[in-house]
Amino acid sequence: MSSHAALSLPRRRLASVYQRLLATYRPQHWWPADSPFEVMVGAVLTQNAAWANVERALANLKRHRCLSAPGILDLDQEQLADWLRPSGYFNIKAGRLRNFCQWYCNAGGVRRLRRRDTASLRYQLLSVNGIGPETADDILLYAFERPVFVIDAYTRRLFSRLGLISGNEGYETLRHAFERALGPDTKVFNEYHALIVRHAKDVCRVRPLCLRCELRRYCQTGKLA
DNA sequence: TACCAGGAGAAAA
DNA sequence: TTTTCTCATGGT
Repeated sequence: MSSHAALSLPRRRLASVYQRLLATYRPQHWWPADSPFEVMVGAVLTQNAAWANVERALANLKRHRCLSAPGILDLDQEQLADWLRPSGYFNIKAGRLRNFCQWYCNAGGVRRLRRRDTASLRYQLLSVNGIGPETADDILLYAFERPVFVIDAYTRRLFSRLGLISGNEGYETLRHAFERALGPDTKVFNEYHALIVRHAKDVCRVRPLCLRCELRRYCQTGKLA
């Protein structure tokens, strides 16, 4: 029995927002990576960091042919941190990435991990120091293609401004609410989260107030763009 | 100069 | 149990 508070979200409204985002931005083809393992590394590095800076850190690992769990574990912490520097919090992230790679190797790699059910995989990911709910769900959705809805700051902001949530709900409360409302659809979860991020970047990076204006327009006219 | 970006964990209250 | 603090670079 889960302990999260129940929250009901309007299925049709969520579907409508999704369709409007999709019509505006087209499919995003997430996650931008060449392999499931690169997705996982990117998920750790993108914690509180701009993706462009994460790409630089990933490029450093690729350039030195170290974008693999054994490759990362073979590096000393100082070298790894130096290559992760562009993504910020490099000392913290070097430790987190090593923790994750240790777990990944112990678990037998992606093929063995794929055999596990989603709940146990999520539980194990969360047991790794440095993997929190959002990072775990990024990995489950984009690396393992499991129907898990990722809740991030953009999701909270968008749906609180649309008046569907307060924005202060717990992570699990929101995740379960979105999953119940949308149904267990990996493809939709993948695209929905990517579109939310795309929308937030598109509007907020240019001018923060635009998002509010646009959502007000959405509430009045039903049109996002 | 100040703020933000695809958070998480430890410490303090 | 909840809130606050810390980690840090790079772009706007």
